[in-house]
Amino acid sequence: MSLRHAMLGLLSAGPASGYDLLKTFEISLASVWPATQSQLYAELGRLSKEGLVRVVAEGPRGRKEYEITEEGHAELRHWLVEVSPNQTRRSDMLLRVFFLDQVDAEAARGYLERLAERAVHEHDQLRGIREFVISEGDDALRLYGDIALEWGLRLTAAQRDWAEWAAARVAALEQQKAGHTTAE
Amino acid sequence: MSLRHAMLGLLSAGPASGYDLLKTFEISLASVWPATQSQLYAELGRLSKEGLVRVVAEGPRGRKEYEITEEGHAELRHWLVEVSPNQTRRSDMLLRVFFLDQVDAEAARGYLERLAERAVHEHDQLRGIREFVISEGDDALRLYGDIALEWGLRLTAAQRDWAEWAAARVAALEQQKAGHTTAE
DNA sequence: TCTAACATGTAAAACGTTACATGATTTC
DNA sequence: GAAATCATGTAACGTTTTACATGTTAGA
Repeated sequence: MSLRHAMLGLLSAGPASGYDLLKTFEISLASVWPATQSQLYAELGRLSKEGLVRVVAEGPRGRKEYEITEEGHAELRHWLVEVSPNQTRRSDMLLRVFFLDQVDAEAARGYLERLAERAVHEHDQLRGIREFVISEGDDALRLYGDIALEWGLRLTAAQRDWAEWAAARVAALEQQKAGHTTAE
Repeated sequence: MSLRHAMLGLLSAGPASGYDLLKTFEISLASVWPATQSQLYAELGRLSKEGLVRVVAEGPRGRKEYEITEEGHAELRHWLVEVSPNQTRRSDMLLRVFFLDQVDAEAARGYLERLAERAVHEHDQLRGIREFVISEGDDALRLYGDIALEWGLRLTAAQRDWAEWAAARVAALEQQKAGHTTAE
Protein backbone atom coordinates (compact mmCIF):
# COMPACT_ATOMS: atom_id res chain seq x y z
CA MET A 1 0.00 0.00 0.00
CA SER A 2 2.63 2.53 -1.00
CA LEU A 3 0.32 4.57 -3.21
CA ARG A 4 -1.20 6.33 -0.24
CA HIS A 5 2.23 7.04 1.17
CA ALA A 6 3.39 8.52 -2.09
CA MET A 7 0.33 10.76 -2.02
CA LEU A 8 0.84 11.72 1.62
CA GLY A 9 4.47 12.47 0.78
CA LEU A 10 3.49 14.83 -2.01
CA LEU A 11 0.86 16.50 0.13
CA SER A 12 3.41 17.03 2.89
CA ALA A 13 4.98 19.64 0.59
CA GLY A 14 1.70 21.58 0.49
CA PRO A 15 -2.00 21.28 -0.42
CA ALA A 16 -2.94 19.99 -3.86
CA SER A 17 -5.90 18.71 -5.85
CA GLY A 18 -6.24 15.25 -7.37
CA TYR A 19 -5.37 16.78 -10.69
CA ASP A 20 -2.24 18.40 -9.27
CA LEU A 21 -1.17 15.08 -7.77
CA LEU A 22 -1.74 13.37 -11.10
CA LYS A 23 0.58 15.81 -12.86
CA THR A 24 3.24 15.31 -10.22
CA PHE A 25 2.97 11.55 -10.54
CA GLU A 26 3.34 11.82 -14.30
CA ILE A 27 6.33 14.12 -14.14
CA SER A 28 8.30 13.23 -11.02
CA LEU A 29 7.18 9.86 -9.78
CA ALA A 30 6.47 8.08 -13.08
CA SER A 31 9.55 5.91 -12.90
CA VAL A 32 9.35 5.14 -9.19
CA TRP A 33 5.68 4.72 -8.46
CA PRO A 34 3.37 5.20 -11.45
CA ALA A 35 -0.28 5.85 -10.69
CA THR A 36 -3.34 6.51 -12.76
CA GLN A 37 -6.06 9.11 -12.40
CA SER A 38 -8.60 6.50 -11.29
CA GLN A 39 -6.36 5.31 -8.54
CA LEU A 40 -5.62 8.80 -7.27
CA TYR A 41 -9.21 9.95 -7.00
CA ALA A 42 -10.30 6.70 -5.37
CA GLU A 43 -7.44 6.83 -2.88
CA LEU A 44 -8.09 10.50 -2.06
CA GLY A 45 -11.63 9.50 -1.13
CA ARG A 46 -10.34 6.77 1.17
CA LEU A 47 -7.65 8.94 2.74
CA SER A 48 -10.22 11.62 3.37
CA LYS A 49 -12.67 9.17 4.95
CA GLU A 50 -9.90 7.87 7.20
CA GLY A 51 -8.89 11.37 8.24
CA LEU A 52 -5.37 11.30 6.80
CA VAL A 53 -6.15 14.21 4.47
CA ARG A 54 -8.76 16.95 4.53
CA VAL A 55 -10.36 19.24 1.92
CA VAL A 56 -9.16 22.77 2.59
CA ALA A 57 -10.45 24.69 -0.39
CA GLU A 58 -12.76 24.35 -3.36
CA GLY A 59 -11.93 26.10 -6.60
CA PRO A 60 -13.35 26.44 -10.10
CA ARG A 61 -14.47 23.32 -12.04
CA GLY A 62 -15.19 21.44 -8.84
CA ARG A 63 -11.56 21.59 -7.84
CA LYS A 64 -10.96 20.30 -4.33
CA GLU A 65 -7.72 21.03 -2.62
CA TYR A 66 -6.51 18.50 -0.10
CA GLU A 67 -4.22 19.03 2.83
CA ILE A 68 -2.41 16.38 4.86
CA THR A 69 -3.65 16.13 8.48
CA GLU A 70 -1.57 15.47 11.57
CA GLU A 71 -2.68 11.82 11.45
CA GLY A 72 -1.60 11.69 7.83
CA HIS A 73 1.76 13.08 8.75
CA ALA A 74 2.16 10.53 11.53
CA GLU A 75 1.28 7.71 9.13
CA LEU A 76 3.82 9.01 6.60
CA ARG A 77 6.61 9.16 9.19
CA HIS A 78 5.70 5.72 10.47
CA TRP A 79 5.94 4.28 6.97
CA LEU A 80 9.20 6.08 6.24
CA VAL A 81 11.24 4.69 9.08
CA GLU A 82 9.36 1.80 10.65
CA VAL A 83 7.95 -0.19 7.73
CA SER A 84 10.64 -2.21 6.03
CA PRO A 85 10.86 -1.75 2.25
CA ASN A 86 9.57 -4.44 -0.02
CA GLN A 87 12.53 -6.41 -1.32
CA THR A 88 10.96 -8.33 -4.17
CA ARG A 89 11.55 -6.46 -7.36
CA ARG A 90 9.71 -8.29 -10.13
CA SER A 91 11.77 -7.95 -13.28
CA ASP A 92 10.59 -9.29 -16.60
CA MET A 93 13.88 -8.03 -18.05
CA LEU A 94 15.80 -10.48 -15.86
CA LEU A 95 13.20 -13.22 -16.22
CA ARG A 96 13.91 -13.28 -19.94
CA VAL A 97 17.59 -13.83 -19.28
CA PHE A 98 16.80 -17.11 -17.53
CA PHE A 99 15.16 -18.46 -20.65
CA LEU A 100 17.44 -16.99 -23.28
CA ASP A 101 18.73 -20.47 -24.14
CA GLN A 102 15.43 -20.94 -25.97
CA VAL A 103 16.55 -18.66 -28.80
CA ASP A 104 19.77 -18.73 -30.81
CA ALA A 105 22.84 -16.92 -29.53
CA GLU A 106 22.49 -14.11 -32.04
CA ALA A 107 18.98 -13.26 -30.86
CA ALA A 108 20.07 -13.53 -27.24
CA ARG A 109 22.95 -11.17 -27.86
CA GLY A 110 20.57 -8.77 -29.62
CA TYR A 111 18.36 -8.74 -26.57
CA LEU A 112 21.27 -7.90 -24.28
CA GLU A 113 22.56 -5.22 -26.61
CA ARG A 114 19.18 -3.53 -26.66
CA LEU A 115 19.19 -3.56 -22.88
CA ALA A 116 22.56 -1.84 -22.91
CA GLU A 117 21.33 0.79 -25.36
CA ARG A 118 18.27 1.48 -23.33
CA ALA A 119 20.32 1.85 -20.17
CA VAL A 120 22.55 4.40 -21.93
CA HIS A 121 19.49 6.31 -23.08
CA GLU A 122 17.96 6.38 -19.60
CA HIS A 123 21.28 7.38 -18.08
CA ASP A 124 21.56 10.32 -20.47
CA GLN A 125 18.05 11.45 -19.63
CA LEU A 126 18.84 11.40 -15.94
CA ARG A 127 22.01 13.39 -16.53
CA GLY A 128 19.89 15.94 -18.36
CA ILE A 129 17.57 16.18 -15.39
CA ARG A 130 20.48 16.68 -13.01
CA GLU A 131 21.85 19.57 -15.08
CA PHE A 132 18.45 21.17 -15.04
CA VAL A 133 17.65 20.67 -11.37
CA ILE A 134 20.91 21.99 -9.88
CA SER A 135 20.30 24.76 -7.30
CA GLU A 136 16.82 25.89 -6.14
CA GLY A 137 14.89 24.38 -3.26
CA ASP A 138 15.89 24.03 0.36
CA ASP A 139 18.77 22.01 1.71
CA ALA A 140 17.08 18.77 2.70
CA LEU A 141 14.72 18.63 -0.30
CA ARG A 142 17.61 19.09 -2.71
CA LEU A 143 19.71 16.52 -0.87
CA TYR A 144 17.18 13.70 -1.02
CA GLY A 145 16.13 14.47 -4.57
CA ASP A 146 19.78 14.32 -5.52
CA ILE A 147 20.29 11.04 -3.67
CA ALA A 148 17.36 9.50 -5.55
CA LEU A 149 18.72 10.79 -8.86
CA GLU A 150 22.14 9.38 -8.05
CA TRP A 151 20.56 5.95 -7.59
CA GLY A 152 19.06 6.21 -11.05
CA LEU A 153 22.43 7.15 -12.50
CA ARG A 154 24.24 4.30 -10.77
CA LEU A 155 21.55 1.77 -11.63
CA THR A 156 21.53 2.63 -15.32
CA ALA A 157 25.32 2.68 -15.45
CA ALA A 158 25.46 -0.76 -13.81
CA GLN A 159 22.87 -2.08 -16.21
CA ARG A 160 24.80 -0.80 -19.22
CA ASP A 161 28.06 -2.35 -18.00
CA TRP A 162 26.40 -5.64 -17.17
CA ALA A 163 24.48 -5.91 -20.43
CA GLU A 164 27.61 -5.14 -22.45
CA TRP A 165 29.58 -7.71 -20.49
CA ALA A 166 26.82 -10.29 -20.97
CA ALA A 167 26.55 -9.59 -24.71
CA ALA A 168 30.30 -10.12 -25.01
CA ARG A 169 30.04 -13.46 -23.24
CA VAL A 170 27.32 -14.55 -25.62
CA ALA A 171 29.41 -13.37 -28.56
CA ALA A 172 32.27 -15.55 -27.27
CA LEU A 173 29.90 -18.49 -27.20
CA GLU A 174 28.88 -17.76 -30.79
CA GLN A 175 32.54 -17.68 -31.85
CA GLN A 176 33.23 -20.92 -30.07
CA LYS A 177 30.23 -22.63 -31.66
CA ALA A 178 31.21 -21.33 -35.13
CA GLY A 179 34.79 -22.52 -34.73
CA HIS A 180 33.65 -25.88 -33.50
CA THR A 181 31.27 -26.32 -36.44
CA THR A 182 33.82 -25.48 -39.13
CA ALA A 183 36.37 -27.72 -37.42
CA GLU A 184 34.08 -30.73 -37.74
CA MET B 1 1.49 -10.94 -18.33
CA SER B 2 4.89 -12.38 -17.57
CA LEU B 3 3.65 -15.09 -15.25
CA ARG B 4 2.63 -17.27 -18.16
CA HIS B 5 5.98 -16.70 -19.84
CA ALA B 6 7.83 -17.68 -16.68
CA MET B 7 5.78 -20.87 -16.62
CA LEU B 8 6.33 -21.56 -20.31
CA GLY B 9 10.02 -20.97 -19.76
CA LEU B 10 10.17 -23.53 -16.99
CA LEU B 11 8.15 -26.03 -18.99
CA SER B 12 10.52 -25.59 -21.93
CA ALA B 13 13.09 -27.48 -19.84
CA GLY B 14 10.74 -30.44 -19.56
CA PRO B 15 7.25 -31.50 -18.40
CA ALA B 16 6.17 -30.66 -14.86
CA SER B 17 3.11 -30.54 -12.62
CA GLY B 18 1.67 -27.45 -10.98
CA TYR B 19 3.27 -28.59 -7.77
CA ASP B 20 6.66 -28.95 -9.44
CA LEU B 21 6.38 -25.47 -10.90
CA LEU B 22 5.46 -24.09 -7.50
CA LYS B 23 8.64 -25.54 -5.99
CA THR B 24 10.73 -24.10 -8.79
CA PHE B 25 9.15 -20.69 -8.34
CA GLU B 26 9.86 -20.83 -4.62
CA ILE B 27 13.47 -21.89 -5.07
CA SER B 28 14.75 -20.34 -8.27
CA LEU B 29 12.42 -17.59 -9.34
CA ALA B 30 11.36 -16.20 -5.96
CA SER B 31 13.41 -13.03 -6.27
CA VAL B 32 12.68 -12.38 -9.93
CA TRP B 33 9.07 -13.33 -10.38
CA PRO B 34 7.30 -14.60 -7.27
CA ALA B 35 4.09 -16.55 -7.78
CA THR B 36 1.62 -18.27 -5.52
CA GLN B 37 0.03 -21.68 -5.78
CA SER B 38 -3.37 -20.17 -6.63
CA GLN B 39 -1.91 -18.23 -9.47
CA LEU B 40 -0.06 -21.19 -10.91
CA TYR B 41 -3.01 -23.56 -10.98
CA ALA B 42 -5.32 -20.91 -12.42
CA GLU B 43 -2.80 -20.00 -15.11
CA LEU B 44 -2.15 -23.64 -15.99
CA GLY B 45 -5.88 -23.96 -16.65
CA ARG B 46 -5.82 -20.93 -18.93
CA LEU B 47 -2.66 -22.00 -20.76
CA SER B 48 -4.15 -25.41 -21.30
CA LYS B 49 -7.42 -23.98 -22.62
CA GLU B 50 -5.47 -21.77 -25.03
CA GLY B 51 -3.36 -24.69 -26.23
CA LEU B 52 0.01 -23.36 -25.04
CA VAL B 53 0.48 -26.36 -22.77
CA ARG B 54 -0.97 -29.86 -22.72
CA VAL B 55 -1.45 -32.58 -20.08
CA VAL B 56 0.89 -35.44 -20.97
CA ALA B 57 0.60 -37.72 -17.96
CA GLU B 58 -1.46 -38.26 -14.85
CA GLY B 59 0.19 -39.61 -11.72
CA PRO B 60 -0.78 -40.50 -8.17
CA ARG B 61 -2.82 -38.03 -6.07
CA GLY B 62 -4.37 -36.48 -9.14
CA ARG B 63 -0.99 -35.29 -10.36
CA LYS B 64 -1.15 -33.84 -13.85
CA GLU B 65 2.00 -33.36 -15.82
CA TYR B 66 2.03 -30.54 -18.31
CA GLU B 67 4.15 -30.19 -21.41
CA ILE B 68 4.72 -27.06 -23.49
CA THR B 69 3.20 -27.25 -26.99
CA GLU B 70 4.67 -25.88 -30.21
CA GLU B 71 2.33 -22.87 -29.90
CA GLY B 72 3.57 -22.40 -26.36
CA HIS B 73 7.14 -22.48 -27.55
CA ALA B 74 6.38 -19.96 -30.26
CA GLU B 75 4.74 -17.64 -27.73
CA LEU B 76 7.76 -17.95 -25.44
CA ARG B 77 10.21 -17.10 -28.20
CA HIS B 78 8.04 -14.21 -29.33
CA TRP B 79 8.00 -12.79 -25.81
CA LEU B 80 11.74 -13.31 -25.39
CA VAL B 81 12.92 -11.28 -28.32
CA GLU B 82 10.01 -9.26 -29.68
CA VAL B 83 8.20 -7.91 -26.63
CA SER B 84 10.10 -5.06 -25.08
CA PRO B 85 10.74 -5.43 -21.36
CA ASN B 86 8.76 -3.40 -18.92
CA GLN B 87 10.88 -0.49 -17.77
CA THR B 88 8.89 0.71 -14.81
CA ARG B 89 10.31 -0.80 -11.68
CA ARG B 90 8.10 0.26 -8.79
CA SER B 91 10.34 0.79 -5.83
CA ASP B 92 8.98 1.69 -2.43
CA MET B 93 12.58 1.74 -1.25
CA LEU B 94 13.34 4.68 -3.57
CA LEU B 95 9.95 6.28 -3.00
CA ARG B 96 10.85 6.67 0.66
CA VAL B 97 14.04 8.52 -0.28
CA PHE B 98 11.99 11.25 -1.96
CA PHE B 99 10.20 11.98 1.30
CA LEU B 100 13.03 11.52 3.74
CA ASP B 101 13.04 15.24 4.49
CA GLN B 102 9.93 14.54 6.57
CA VAL B 103 11.99 12.87 9.30
CA ASP B 104 15.09 14.13 11.07
CA ALA B 105 18.52 13.52 9.57
CA GLU B 106 19.37 10.81 12.07
CA ALA B 107 16.34 8.73 11.17
CA ALA B 108 16.99 9.29 7.46
CA ARG B 109 20.57 8.15 7.87
CA GLY B 110 19.36 5.09 9.77
CA TYR B 111 17.10 4.19 6.89
CA LEU B 112 19.94 4.43 4.38
CA GLU B 113 22.28 2.44 6.60
CA ARG B 114 19.76 -0.36 6.88
CA LEU B 115 19.49 -0.41 3.10
CA ALA B 116 23.25 -0.79 2.85
CA GLU B 117 23.25 -3.64 5.35
CA ARG B 118 20.51 -5.42 3.54
CA ALA B 119 22.33 -5.08 0.23
CA VAL B 120 25.46 -6.61 1.79
CA HIS B 121 23.39 -9.49 3.13
CA GLU B 122 21.77 -10.17 -0.23
CA HIS B 123 25.10 -9.90 -1.99
CA ASP B 124 26.61 -12.51 0.33
CA GLN B 125 23.71 -14.86 -0.27
CA LEU B 126 24.19 -14.58 -4.02
CA ARG B 127 27.90 -15.25 -3.65
CA GLY B 128 26.99 -18.39 -1.74
CA ILE B 129 24.73 -19.50 -4.55
CA ARG B 130 27.45 -18.91 -7.13
CA GLU B 131 29.91 -21.08 -5.18
CA PHE B 132 27.36 -23.82 -5.02
CA VAL B 133 26.17 -23.67 -8.61
CA ILE B 134 29.56 -23.72 -10.35
CA SER B 135 29.76 -26.47 -12.99
CA GLU B 136 26.91 -28.85 -13.90
CA GLY B 137 24.34 -28.21 -16.63
CA ASP B 138 24.88 -27.57 -20.31
CA ASP B 139 26.75 -24.65 -21.83
CA ALA B 140 23.90 -22.26 -22.66
CA LEU B 141 21.90 -22.95 -19.50
CA ARG B 142 24.92 -22.33 -17.32
CA LEU B 143 25.81 -19.19 -19.25
CA TYR B 144 22.45 -17.49 -18.86
CA GLY B 145 22.02 -18.58 -15.25
CA ASP B 146 25.41 -17.09 -14.55
CA ILE B 147 24.56 -13.87 -16.38
CA ALA B 148 21.42 -13.49 -14.26
CA LEU B 149 23.38 -14.14 -11.09
CA GLU B 150 25.98 -11.59 -12.12
CA TRP B 151 23.24 -8.98 -12.41
CA GLY B 152 22.16 -9.74 -8.85
CA LEU B 153 25.73 -9.35 -7.64
CA ARG B 154 26.25 -6.07 -9.46
CA LEU B 155 22.88 -4.69 -8.39
CA THR B 156 23.42 -5.44 -4.70
CA ALA B 157 26.98 -4.10 -4.84
CA ALA B 158 25.72 -0.88 -6.45
CA GLN B 159 23.01 -0.55 -3.86
CA ARG B 160 25.46 -1.00 -1.01
CA ASP B 161 27.84 1.62 -2.43
CA TRP B 162 25.05 4.07 -3.11
CA ALA B 163 23.39 3.67 0.29
CA GLU B 164 26.72 4.13 2.06
CA TRP B 165 27.48 7.20 -0.01
CA ALA B 166 24.01 8.61 0.70
CA ALA B 167 24.26 7.92 4.43
CA ALA B 168 27.59 9.78 4.47
CA ARG B 169 26.02 12.78 2.76
CA VAL B 170 23.25 12.84 5.33
CA ALA B 171 25.84 12.58 8.10
CA ALA B 172 27.60 15.60 6.62
CA LEU B 173 24.34 17.51 6.75
CA GLU B 174 23.89 16.54 10.41
CA GLN B 175 27.41 17.81 11.20
CA GLN B 176 26.75 21.05 9.40
CA LYS B 177 23.44 21.60 11.21
CA ALA B 178 25.06 20.82 14.56
CA GLY B 179 27.93 23.24 13.91
CA HIS B 180 25.54 25.92 12.76
CA THR B 181 23.36 25.57 15.87
CA THR B 182 26.25 25.84 18.33
CA ALA B 183 27.68 28.80 16.41
CA GLU B 184 24.48 30.81 16.87
C1' DT C 1 -15.69 29.90 -31.26
C1' DC C 2 -12.93 26.35 -30.81
C1' DT C 3 -9.32 23.87 -28.59
C1' DA C 4 -6.40 22.65 -24.89
C1' DA C 5 -6.09 22.12 -20.30
C1' DC C 6 -8.49 21.65 -16.02
C1' DA C 7 -11.17 18.71 -13.10
C1' DT C 8 -13.70 14.78 -11.18
C1' DG C 9 -15.70 10.55 -11.01
C1' DT C 10 -17.42 5.32 -12.17
C1' DA C 11 -17.00 0.54 -14.12
C1' DA C 12 -14.96 -3.53 -15.76
C1' DA C 13 -11.21 -6.47 -16.24
C1' DA C 14 -6.67 -8.25 -15.07
C1' DC C 15 -3.47 -9.40 -11.77
C1' DG C 16 -1.88 -10.73 -7.17
C1' DT C 17 -2.26 -12.29 -2.16
C1' DT C 18 -4.21 -14.80 1.57
C1' DA C 19 -7.09 -18.09 3.28
C1' DC C 20 -10.00 -22.02 2.96
C1' DA C 21 -10.81 -26.83 1.71
C1' DT C 22 -9.87 -31.50 0.59
C1' DG C 23 -7.65 -35.69 -0.04
C1' DA C 24 -3.71 -39.28 -1.30
C1' DT C 25 0.82 -41.23 -0.55
C1' DT C 26 5.13 -41.87 1.59
C1' DT C 27 8.05 -42.30 5.46
C1' DC C 28 9.14 -42.85 10.21
C1' DG D 1 -0.72 -44.93 13.03
C1' DA D 2 0.91 -40.18 12.77
C1' DA D 3 3.18 -36.67 10.39
C1' DA D 4 5.21 -34.72 6.43
C1' DT D 5 4.85 -34.09 1.80
C1' DC D 6 2.49 -34.33 -2.44
C1' DA D 7 -1.26 -32.53 -5.09
C1' DT D 8 -5.16 -29.78 -6.71
C1' DG D 9 -8.60 -26.58 -6.53
C1' DT D 10 -11.92 -22.41 -4.99
C1' DA D 11 -13.20 -17.93 -2.71
C1' DA D 12 -12.58 -13.44 -1.02
C1' DC D 13 -10.17 -9.45 -1.13
C1' DG D 14 -7.06 -5.76 -2.54
C1' DT D 15 -4.47 -3.34 -6.18
C1' DT D 16 -3.65 -1.78 -10.86
C1' DT D 17 -4.91 -0.83 -15.60
C1' DT D 18 -7.93 0.61 -19.16
C1' DA D 19 -11.91 2.60 -20.67
C1' DC D 20 -16.00 5.24 -20.21
C1' DA D 21 -18.39 9.47 -18.97
C1' DT D 22 -19.07 14.28 -18.02
C1' DG D 23 -18.51 19.02 -17.51
C1' DT D 24 -15.79 23.80 -16.83
C1' DT D 25 -12.58 27.48 -17.82
C1' DA D 26 -8.86 30.04 -20.08
C1' DG D 27 -6.67 31.52 -24.06
C1' DA D 28 -5.76 31.80 -29.15
